[in-house]
Amino acid sequence: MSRYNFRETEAKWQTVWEERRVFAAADDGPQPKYYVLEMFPYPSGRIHMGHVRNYTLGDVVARYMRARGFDVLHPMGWDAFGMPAENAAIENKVHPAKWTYANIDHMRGQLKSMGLSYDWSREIATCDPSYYRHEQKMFLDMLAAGLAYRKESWVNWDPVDQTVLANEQVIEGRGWRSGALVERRRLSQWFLRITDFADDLLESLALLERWPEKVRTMQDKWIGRSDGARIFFKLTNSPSGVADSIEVFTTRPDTLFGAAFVAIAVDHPLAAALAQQDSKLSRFIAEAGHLGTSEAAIETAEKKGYDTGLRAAHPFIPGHALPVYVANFVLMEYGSGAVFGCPAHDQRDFEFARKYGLPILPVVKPKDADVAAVGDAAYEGDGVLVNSQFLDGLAVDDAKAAAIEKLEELGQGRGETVYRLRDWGISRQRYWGCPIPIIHCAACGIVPVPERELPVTLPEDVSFDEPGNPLDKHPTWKHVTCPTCGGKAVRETDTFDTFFESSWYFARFCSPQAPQAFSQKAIRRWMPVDQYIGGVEHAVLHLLYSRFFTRALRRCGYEMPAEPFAGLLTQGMVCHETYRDAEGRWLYPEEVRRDENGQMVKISDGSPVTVGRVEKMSKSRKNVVDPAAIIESYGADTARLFMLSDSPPERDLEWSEAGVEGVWRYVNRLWRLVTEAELPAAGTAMPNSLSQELIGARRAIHKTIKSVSEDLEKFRFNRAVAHIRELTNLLGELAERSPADSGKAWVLREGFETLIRLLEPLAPHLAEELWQQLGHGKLLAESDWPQFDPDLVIDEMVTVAVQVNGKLRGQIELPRDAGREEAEAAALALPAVAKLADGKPPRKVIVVPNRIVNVVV
RNA sequence: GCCCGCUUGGCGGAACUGGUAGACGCAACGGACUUAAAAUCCGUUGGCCGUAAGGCCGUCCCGGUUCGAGUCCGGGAGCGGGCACCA
Repeated sequence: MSRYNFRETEAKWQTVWEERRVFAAADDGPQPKYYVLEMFPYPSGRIHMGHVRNYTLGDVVARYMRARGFDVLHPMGWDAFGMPAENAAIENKVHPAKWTYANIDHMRGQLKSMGLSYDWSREIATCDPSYYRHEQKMFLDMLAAGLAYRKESWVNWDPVDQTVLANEQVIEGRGWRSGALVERRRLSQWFLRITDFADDLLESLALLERWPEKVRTMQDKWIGRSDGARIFFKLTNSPSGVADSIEVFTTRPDTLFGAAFVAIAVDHPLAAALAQQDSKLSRFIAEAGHLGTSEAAIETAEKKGYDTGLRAAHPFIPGHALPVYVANFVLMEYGSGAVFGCPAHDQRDFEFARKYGLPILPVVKPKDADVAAVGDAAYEGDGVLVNSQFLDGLAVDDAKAAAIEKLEELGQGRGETVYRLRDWGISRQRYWGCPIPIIHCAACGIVPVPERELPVTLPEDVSFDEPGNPLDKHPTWKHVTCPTCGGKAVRETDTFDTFFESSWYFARFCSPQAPQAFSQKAIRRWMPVDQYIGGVEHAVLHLLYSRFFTRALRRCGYEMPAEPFAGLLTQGMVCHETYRDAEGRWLYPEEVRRDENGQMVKISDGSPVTVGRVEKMSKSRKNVVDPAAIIESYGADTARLFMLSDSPPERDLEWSEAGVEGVWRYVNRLWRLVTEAELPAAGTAMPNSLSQELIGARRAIHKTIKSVSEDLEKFRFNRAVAHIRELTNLLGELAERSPADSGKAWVLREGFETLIRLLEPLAPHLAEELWQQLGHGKLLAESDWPQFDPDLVIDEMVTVAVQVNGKLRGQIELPRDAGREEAEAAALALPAVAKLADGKPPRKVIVVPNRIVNVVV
């Protein structure tokens, strides 16, 4: 019995595809374009199962669309700047560039062993000066356009990676990469004005119809738009040298008549000014500052305020003034760093008022209540305004508008919208990143590096012996002359956040060798990405930054579409069981086995092993399976098919050795079926008459074309695999069981050819090999997708279910589209139906053509 | 706390816009081939009752709409994810 030799076959076809440049994207091709892209990898050293899943999904789409007649762009590259290279430099005394390029070489080989249909001629590495020089130019353009700026501010400092992090990179108070608790530091940093596009980024989410709802919601929440009002409260008794008013942001201007106090953040400038003359206040501020930023600390922190003694005049009630507190729950970073409190209609203000004995005046009456009353909680819902002079009787929304109108009329405030989103801090105190092309001159200030001097490249002779930024400590690199005045000056030693590189790489792929960042023609040809595929973890990182970048670049005059990614598929994680030994140490899957009694034991000494939850594969838990080992022992096609067959792409996938074995058995079964079948020569005409069985088989073949096409169209790859296997089962049975004749042989050829053609996007090497075995000269990868015969996907006879009172009681065979009377008569004739009807005529008969007859008795 | 999603056999999952629940696969069990094993092939496999024909129950729970509900509506539980002193 012959076995499929994947080792030879896969290598063979990979070479053929490469030599014939089958997957080169046609810049000037005649067909409509289709750009499919997977999130490019960080070159950490070797690919993991997450990569295998991601790139398999993308490859299926790319191969399918190519077969469907599109000119496909399917590129691959390397997100090559980043911390691990520096860590490797520190640990192994190897230069980050050398380490990175060695990893790229190794991983490229691994990707090629998967048979992915990339146009490798477009490969890019972001750490290459020929790549990053363009983003230095972009940065200078953004600077000129006012989209990049420098400011001193509180930043998130990662003490382990010794660098600053953007807000998006802080997950639950910890660095997204290091996991270290983030500290606050005040530093001068470069920012990109992403907030300038907040509204557009938010509103355009509605247009991204082919994005998962989940990701859109996450971005929506992250941008966090709030509509409300800015209100100026005049201070009636502010000491000299201190501001005489406070600006407050609120989403509830309607509740202004219920205001009981004004509160400012502990780091509000006014609080700092007051603290100069008030030692108790400065102590209060110091204590509040100690409060951690961690979730738990915030959760348990008591709402505390300090009455400054200042009084703020109510904008609508002459002579009425509110106490001004410094409060630990007011955030300087949000709104204006100051709020007014309306205890009756905000739970936090309610608690604060109770604690400090402040009045609680209800101003919103719930619709179904007789009077507005103070209960034991704030009422935050809709209703009608009361106790509010000119607002009385208005609904909340109308009252908001009326209050804003009045504020504007009085010059006491104005309508305003604020966002949670903050500008993107892009400075990183690291070596292995793109240098920020700026020179600091004592005389001229901040001076952009002149364009003719780009790229600013990294020095190679750097030392990682001490902590901190090697660029800053380099003896000569940063010392330059000022391009403006010629005096002594220093380079910016910070580098860009590595999300900078990944914010435009998809556009570079369109013309990777262009002397400028992108050729206009190439952008028009290929952008936007039609289908983007990657992990959901980038929902508010990379995916938001990239959307911002296309907008910023457009404003700077670059050719760029409105949105970078028209379609998005977020794939689930690859998971595996976890194992621990008796001491609680994690074990690799290959260190354990199931013994004769079905118990999991350690292979080395037979000691018992605890099987833990199925979790995302991670090095720390050792529940990882190395794709290289799988490809080595089963081949790429088996790994690919398994990845596709068990779960829908957006759901998590549990890696199972048994499942892989099952796919491997399938691969061999198909191999044998096709290679052992006796088939007529390719192109033989269909015999004049076929038996009913063979016509049935042909129907199944053409139905499979239809359903697999639909499945691939909708990314239901697991169903596509199921349909392919179903047809395999049918053809296998036909081959073995029915008598041999020329008709059968012909149908088998049609069946196998179809099967192989449908399988190609999923398992390309096996399909290509079998295609050749069937006598085809033309490559399958260059062949068209099959068409189904419309007559064959419609059955002549249909099975109709017969129900009595909605319960299934039998089935009848009817000609397709049989009339109501015929269906009804056939159903009533069933003994089971007659029995239940008990001789009486049915009260009602519902006939759903070709589906069901329901007899109601 | 707020928002979103999910819940179907032992397991992963099918079921088009309300119309025969459990496709396809994994695991398990039985059998064939074999000296034996591997490989391969055939069969069984939601639960309960029954020798059988067949019947009853069954898509997280409770209720509703409907001739008919895994699918729609109301309420609840569990799990997962996002955000979180956001004014």
